[in-house]
Amino acid sequence: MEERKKIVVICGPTASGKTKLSLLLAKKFNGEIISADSMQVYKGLDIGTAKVSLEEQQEAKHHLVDFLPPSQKYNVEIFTRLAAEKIMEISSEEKLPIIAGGTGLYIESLVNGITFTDQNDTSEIRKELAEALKEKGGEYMYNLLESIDGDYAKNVHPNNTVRVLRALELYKATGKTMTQQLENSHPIKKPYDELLIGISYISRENLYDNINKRVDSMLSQGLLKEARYVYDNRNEFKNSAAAIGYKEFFPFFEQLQSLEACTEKLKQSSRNYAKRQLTWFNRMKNINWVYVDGTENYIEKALQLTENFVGGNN
RNA sequence: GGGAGUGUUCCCGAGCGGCCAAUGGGGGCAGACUGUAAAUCUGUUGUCUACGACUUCGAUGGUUCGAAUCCAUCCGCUCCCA
Repeated sequence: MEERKKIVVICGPTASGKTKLSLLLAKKFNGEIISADSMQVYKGLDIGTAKVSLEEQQEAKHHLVDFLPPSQKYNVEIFTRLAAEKIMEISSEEKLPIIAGGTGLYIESLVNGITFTDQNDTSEIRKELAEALKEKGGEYMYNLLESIDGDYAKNVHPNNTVRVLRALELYKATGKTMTQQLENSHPIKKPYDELLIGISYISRENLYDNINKRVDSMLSQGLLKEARYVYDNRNEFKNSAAAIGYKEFFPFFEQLQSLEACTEKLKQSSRNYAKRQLTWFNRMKNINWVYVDGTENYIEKALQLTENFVGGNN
């Protein structure tokens, strides 16, 4: 009987210090890092996504970072599949897989071993549904969902057309309702023996402060040039053009708003995003929270947690 | 110095005698989330010993049964003429 692989997961809001901590743990515990981030996968999008630098990548091996052209799709299904492979590889080399990232959906799906229903390319269906929405309105689409999957409809707000359409898309593409997907996606036994470490802040204000400062520093590193690149290719870069850090500058490129106004907007979006991430991670149980308080205590605590975890049985 | 305008709850901004603790947006806070997730969406937001009470709409004083809404004076800001 195969024993479950040990993995360490570092999660937390943007600008909380996940990269720094993951590098440290990787060095101390002979680990390799798997990024659980939906945007850092794209080549050429370095500054805005706060991707690990090449120097930092010298300190520890990184996976699922900087390997896709920005025009390519990336999603939970791809992530969980690739990440699971990487975990196997790393473990087989007697190394510790460290998952680090801020995309809650990706992390939770990976850790719980969620399986996604096979589906072919759904872009046509998605297009049709989008058109139907435009023509018949949100209420109509919501009623449609109610008729095929009332249970799921109850849990989705009618205004949330993205979720309504996806549920319809799943049904059209696979014949399965979202309710069925939700029921059948969990494995009998959880796939990993995991240690979840969440980075949070004693003071929300300090986190927001960090975010603001990081935006300024990104700008001085050349964020604008990168944003321009994304702007010029926005029709190709479907996913990445929606990333925080780029789309906020579009009004500037279109001469509709000042650079200052766009910069403020970016800081704002980043703060809002951080809050959403915290909401997600707060809901996940079993996260061991370490709190940044201006000292190095949180690092100590994270090291200790990991020490106990890897040192434990086996 | 003369003329026109303006001052609203954390911010912007409606309201122009009672239906106003005061539309809306932003922010804050809280929440949802199974193939777009750095996306998408929801709730809440004066105070309290809360189905009621209390204090708010630059300040003070009036008119009125009743004012954020009308009048007077004052203070601040904006614009125009000097």
